[in-house]
Amino acid sequence: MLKANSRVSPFVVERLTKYYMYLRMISSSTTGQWISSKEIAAALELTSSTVRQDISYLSEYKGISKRGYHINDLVSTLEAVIGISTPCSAVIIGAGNFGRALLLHQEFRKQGFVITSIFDANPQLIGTKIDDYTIQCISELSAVIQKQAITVGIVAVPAEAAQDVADKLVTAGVTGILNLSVTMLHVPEYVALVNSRIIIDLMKLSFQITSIKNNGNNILSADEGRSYGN
Amino acid sequence: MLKANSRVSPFVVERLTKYYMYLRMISSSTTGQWISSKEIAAALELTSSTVRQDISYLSEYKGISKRGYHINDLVSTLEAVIGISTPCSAVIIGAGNFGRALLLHQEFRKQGFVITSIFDANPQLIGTKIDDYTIQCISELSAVIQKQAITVGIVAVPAEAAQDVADKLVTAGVTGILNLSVTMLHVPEYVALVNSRIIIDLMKLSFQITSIKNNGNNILSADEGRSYGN
DNA sequence: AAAAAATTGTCAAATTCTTAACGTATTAAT
DNA sequence: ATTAATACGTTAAGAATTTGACAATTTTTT
Repeated sequence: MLKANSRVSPFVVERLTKYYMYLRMISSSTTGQWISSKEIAAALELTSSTVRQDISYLSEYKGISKRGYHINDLVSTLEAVIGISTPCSAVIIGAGNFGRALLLHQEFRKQGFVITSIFDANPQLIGTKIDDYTIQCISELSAVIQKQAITVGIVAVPAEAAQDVADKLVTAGVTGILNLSVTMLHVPEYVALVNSRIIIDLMKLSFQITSIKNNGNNILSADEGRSYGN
Repeated sequence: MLKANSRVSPFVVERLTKYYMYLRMISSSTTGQWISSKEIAAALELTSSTVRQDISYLSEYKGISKRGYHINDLVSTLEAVIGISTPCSAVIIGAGNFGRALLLHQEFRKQGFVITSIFDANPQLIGTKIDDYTIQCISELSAVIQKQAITVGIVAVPAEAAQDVADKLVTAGVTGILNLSVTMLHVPEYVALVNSRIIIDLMKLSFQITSIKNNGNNILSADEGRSYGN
């Protein structure tokens, strides 16, 4: 999949997922079979050099001189590397507005994430339904994870409860956690953790707006598609 | 606010917002008035050196030897730098599950973001209510932004429509955009843009899980609180 | 068939980010 | 009052990431 004994930096991973999203998007609108590093770079505001080097981490895939990369082949390779091809079962903990929204988010299914259950601690919510899902009590979390071999837990509870939920998830045996709470979660090395916190993002936005207002220009290098040399 | 002619990297901004969140959290539970760079570092999985250097960007604030940083003062300084102190008016475009969830998300208000309206293009939704908000037609977006001097647009529409919405927002005069759609948005330099895409995060998670499965260990350096030298 | 053009993969230089180290300052202890 | 301990701010070294450059390769053109 990936080149042997290569440690991939989170930057590369982030960009590889973006290449995947972008390629999937353009592959539906038939613009042709091939794409060059230059074109990808232009679309995602990167340098072609970065794109080529990132793709070179994929040992199985090679581009072709003078043509570029075969879009569908590259998509398949990325799918395998990212692990999208094998559907992934997940549960949501926290049936607040956020948890509910995620539960109903169509994009999850499209990306191969199957959400099987939603849990909450509030007795008043337990037993009520959201769409086809019945909100379950958090005390059943471990049992459900083990019985159904759930691999991912999506933590959408208030900050105070988040670490406790994460501990339960780890003990029950999930291999990955998506943290949506405004806390730092501590998990063992062998569990994948991604923090996705919209509040932090809002603050970053606020910061940028403030600095644009004060300085007349954006004090930051661009948030994404960072290019250092200019 | 910030040291003169200092260009702050996005890494620093990200961490400053985390310091803010963390300090606000601990300031409620009264553990004392002071905190050291070492303590902050331990909580957020960083080195104390990084913490000190980040805080040194704040020209107005100085720590005190042998004590550390005064929690409340540091919070106030960060608040001013990030721009939290001046409440910020925002609109949400897209009344799907995601847009609705954000509209009802309490944390937004706590952080000083006031959401005034929600828009959608679907005629069936227009006029219906969510909580106290009536979903408005996207054709009124510009007028509302200008009349109410809205500064932030939160884009929660499908990928196809996202750039179009962003263009409308820019023309109408917002100074910042939070992009929740799965697209790369292009905006002028003078508009702040932060991408917050849960689907990308899910993919990163999937990638990590896959690499842990294949390699027996996490092929990635940690997602956050990255420490290079080990 | 040869020359020109385009594009990849790779290496190393340039750039940026992180961290250790150290001088300085403040508090506490003897 | 002196010494010890703690913790900041800053500098520079070390580590990681990005990017430019170029050889190699394939396609297109003459």
